[in-house]
Amino acid sequence: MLCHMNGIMFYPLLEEAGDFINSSVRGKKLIICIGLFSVEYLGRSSSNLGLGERVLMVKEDGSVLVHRRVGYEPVNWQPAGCIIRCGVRDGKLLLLSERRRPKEFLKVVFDKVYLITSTSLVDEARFEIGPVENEFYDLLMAHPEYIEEGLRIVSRQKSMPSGIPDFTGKDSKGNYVIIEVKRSMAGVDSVKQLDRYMKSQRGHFRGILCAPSITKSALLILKKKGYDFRRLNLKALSSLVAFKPYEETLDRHLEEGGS
Amino acid sequence: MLCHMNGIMFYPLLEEAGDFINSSVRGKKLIICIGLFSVEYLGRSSSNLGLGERVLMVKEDGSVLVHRRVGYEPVNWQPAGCIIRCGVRDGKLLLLSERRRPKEFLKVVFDKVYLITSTSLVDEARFEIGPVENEFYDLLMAHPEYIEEGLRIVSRQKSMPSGIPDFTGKDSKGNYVIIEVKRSMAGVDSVKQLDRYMKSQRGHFRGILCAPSITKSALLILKKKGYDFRRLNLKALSSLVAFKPYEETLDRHLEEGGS
DNA sequence: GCCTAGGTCCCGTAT
DNA sequence: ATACGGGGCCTAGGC
Repeated sequence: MLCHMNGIMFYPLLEEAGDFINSSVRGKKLIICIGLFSVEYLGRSSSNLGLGERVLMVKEDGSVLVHRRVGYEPVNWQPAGCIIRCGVRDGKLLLLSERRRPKEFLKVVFDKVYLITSTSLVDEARFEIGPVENEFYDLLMAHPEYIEEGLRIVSRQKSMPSGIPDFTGKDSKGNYVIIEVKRSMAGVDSVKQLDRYMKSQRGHFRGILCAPSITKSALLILKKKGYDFRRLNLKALSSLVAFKPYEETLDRHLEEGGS
Repeated sequence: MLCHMNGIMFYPLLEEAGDFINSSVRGKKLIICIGLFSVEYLGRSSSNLGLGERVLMVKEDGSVLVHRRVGYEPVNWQPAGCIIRCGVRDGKLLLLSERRRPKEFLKVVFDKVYLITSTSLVDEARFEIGPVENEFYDLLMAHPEYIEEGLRIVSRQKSMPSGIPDFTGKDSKGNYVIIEVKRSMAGVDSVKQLDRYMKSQRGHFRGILCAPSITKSALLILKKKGYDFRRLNLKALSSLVAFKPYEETLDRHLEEGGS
């Protein structure tokens, strides 16, 4: 019907909506449903929500969200991994979501379905936290204290794997240092990379691996080789990013009165 | 168009979608939009999400949710109280959500809008939640038989970790007992807590850990230390309050194994 | 306004 | 499997 859409129905009969949901669940689609329904929850706690108009979202991984008119948080939910069952009973459309451990149940009872749609979303993008690539190294270049207090950057390698370390520098005691930076958790491979750089150098160098976190095994090898781990505070680093571009975009819109 | 619906559009031009969003925001409607877009966030932290098909929800209180194919949690969001601005810029539809305190920005950049709908949800129902914290202990205080038949409560500790057990009491045989209560599955930490209370007492006391369930390892340690586990029947306990979440419908449905 | 505690927290990693 | 810590946690209540 629509590109990437499985379909959409307006004011379906409850039987139709039930079939639609069941086939969408089987087809691993994301379901969005606006309707008049009540909700019961039973598990670690229990809750009851009377009849009202809300939005129900069911994802392909079995997660369920019930959203009311307002509020960031869903009023009722079920995390991923639940089993969804759906069907008409006593003139109402029932959707039951069961979680195995801990044992929890979410029951949605529809009086009316206004709109229901299911889609297969294509979304391969990686979610990156912290400043983006370029910005990231620029920030560290400008603020080496986020790697280590008293550090001065001497050289920087822009492009990727080339046998040249991300940074070289001089620490507060005058030692030359080779720095390997990771934007996410460092593993054994990160240590190996640093180690390659270190071995390709002559003279005395300190080796620093700088990342938001590090696996136990990687830290073990790192220590054994006599290198240092420096924890990188992504959140603090993010705070260095200027708000300006955002504010400008917003301002421009305001001046021009929206679209 | 639809009952309670402000409208719906399929494959609108970005300009049309922008106008639609702006009028919906002004009209305090809930907006759901399925499209191809990227997301940037900047504030307490920062994040970047490349192009992909997702669901955007904007509520009348200014809360914003971006949901991907899977996962209970929104990949990006903005809590209630944000200012929404929207318009076309450089051939893309931009939606900016600004939070004042803390200063945070969420930027959604649409390449395509597949479906957009806005609705005024009528929902006056009260959300009732089952026994929570205080209420829970109130119930047990009033009905110690749900911990153990013949038990009488002697003392109760309201506030949290203080070296004082949840309850002390006297059992049907006249033994003094120390009772640690958990609302959800008890773990090793629960046993440790009970153990601390027991060791800080002089004289002969029975130790009782009372919870809906207990982990294998915790039960092992508990037994080894000579304490008792008492299964707490949440269902029965809940039936004591005005709101009865464990009513027939859900149970019946479960017994019958769904539709 | 700031701070604290609770949550059906959820979600990851380590054990 | 369970235990533990972090989160842009969010939210409500206290001061």
